Amino acid sequence: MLVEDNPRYREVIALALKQEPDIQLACEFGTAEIALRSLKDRPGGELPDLVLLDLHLPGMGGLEALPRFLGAAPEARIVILTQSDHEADVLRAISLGASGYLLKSSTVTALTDGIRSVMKGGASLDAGVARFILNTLKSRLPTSDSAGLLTDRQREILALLGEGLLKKEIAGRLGISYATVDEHVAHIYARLGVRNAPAAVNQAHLLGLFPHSGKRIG
Amino acid sequence: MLVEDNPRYREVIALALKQEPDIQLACEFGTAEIALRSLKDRPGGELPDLVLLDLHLPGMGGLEALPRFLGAAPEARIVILTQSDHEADVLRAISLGASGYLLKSSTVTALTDGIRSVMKGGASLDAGVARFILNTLKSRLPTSDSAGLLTDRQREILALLGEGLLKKEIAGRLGISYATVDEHVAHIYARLGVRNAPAAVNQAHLLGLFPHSGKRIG
DNA sequence: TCGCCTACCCGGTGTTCGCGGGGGGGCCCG
DNA sequence: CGGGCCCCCCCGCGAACACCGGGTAGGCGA
Repeated sequence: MLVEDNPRYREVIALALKQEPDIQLACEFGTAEIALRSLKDRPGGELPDLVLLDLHLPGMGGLEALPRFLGAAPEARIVILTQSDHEADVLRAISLGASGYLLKSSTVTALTDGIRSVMKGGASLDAGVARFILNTLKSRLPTSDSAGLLTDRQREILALLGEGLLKKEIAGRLGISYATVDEHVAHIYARLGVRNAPAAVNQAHLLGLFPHSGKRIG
Repeated sequence: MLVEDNPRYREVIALALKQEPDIQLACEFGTAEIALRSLKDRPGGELPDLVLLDLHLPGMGGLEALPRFLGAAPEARIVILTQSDHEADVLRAISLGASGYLLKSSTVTALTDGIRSVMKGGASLDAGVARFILNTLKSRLPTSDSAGLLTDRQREILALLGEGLLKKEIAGRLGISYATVDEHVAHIYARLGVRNAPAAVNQAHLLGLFPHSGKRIG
């Protein structure tokens, strides 16, 4: 299924996909609303295996429509196909369960190869998007290179601070005095260039210093 | 530069790359140690633009060698080329700064296209690896659209709190009284289920309440 | 060996925070 | 019409916070 508002570009894609013997373009729509209605109007009918979804659509946007497509066709894979390479769009699409993120500037073979990869259980990403995702994930992994910014003790205390513990409680848990915790916190502020605890936690998140309960290696 | 211990596979790759006019295979090595020594033995010489690195090598492993390559040639991109699709290897390679992760089962065109993408500033991932990375990142991103959890005013105040502003300063900037800010902050705590500002900022990050700045990937 | 830096430990002081009260007006909705 | 939520304002108190001081131990280059 193809959802794309620009008729010219939609035709280009449709023609390209029809050239491929192993890819069958079942239907194409100009807005998400119409596409979704077509899914609900065939209760026992066939559902698409894959949806090529534009983000910038008239009416309901692609990001808004994404979970509705997944709700109407839970087995379908959603591949974003858009001009927008805004980071927020990429992240939202991923968190909403997209299986791919391709840019309209990419070649037709990249699109068809991406579709085949996704149908084989993989994912397909534009190279620039993949770079951004790698950087994002890297910054959120515990072994970030910014680990040397704070000492182990300071990270430990900062994490407890983020949990909502008072400095007094941190002192009790670590078996040191309140004044010592205070000292560590002051050093944390200096390192991060902030002046109070909320800003320190914020900065730590922006720098990827929090492993976020980073147990899951998958 | 190609680092691969299996002579047969190394030859296959070398032959394939030599077919490409825009890709120049400068040198190839069987172990990471020899490759690294060759980099250090030419202080004024040319450094490789890209290193194709196997993971399971005799002697020093690829993951151990990766940061050393980056240290010796900081401008180089590192692309992992291995059989192993173990998730821990993928994550470690990413956190160490790899620009790509390809599997030996992929096609030659996937390899050459990946090299070109990486040299254009992108990243290159095998489809299965990309799927895993998407799932990993998704699990670390805000799950629910918790936009309705806080009001606009509350999010605004929470953001300023994260900037490090005191409540008194927030009151001044918003043109409202300190008591009002205090009231908003108390509501924020109640909504997020926390009891102080650092925990609120932390929780907001975990829930993805802080909008990422609209930067682009290019 | 001497300084110098850093991490880590501690006590005291003035300011801010968290929370308990008390109000008011605007909006939608049953 | 009352009841719900949101936004706005005010007061006071005890506890927590940010920053000041000083002190010990270890690594490192001059």
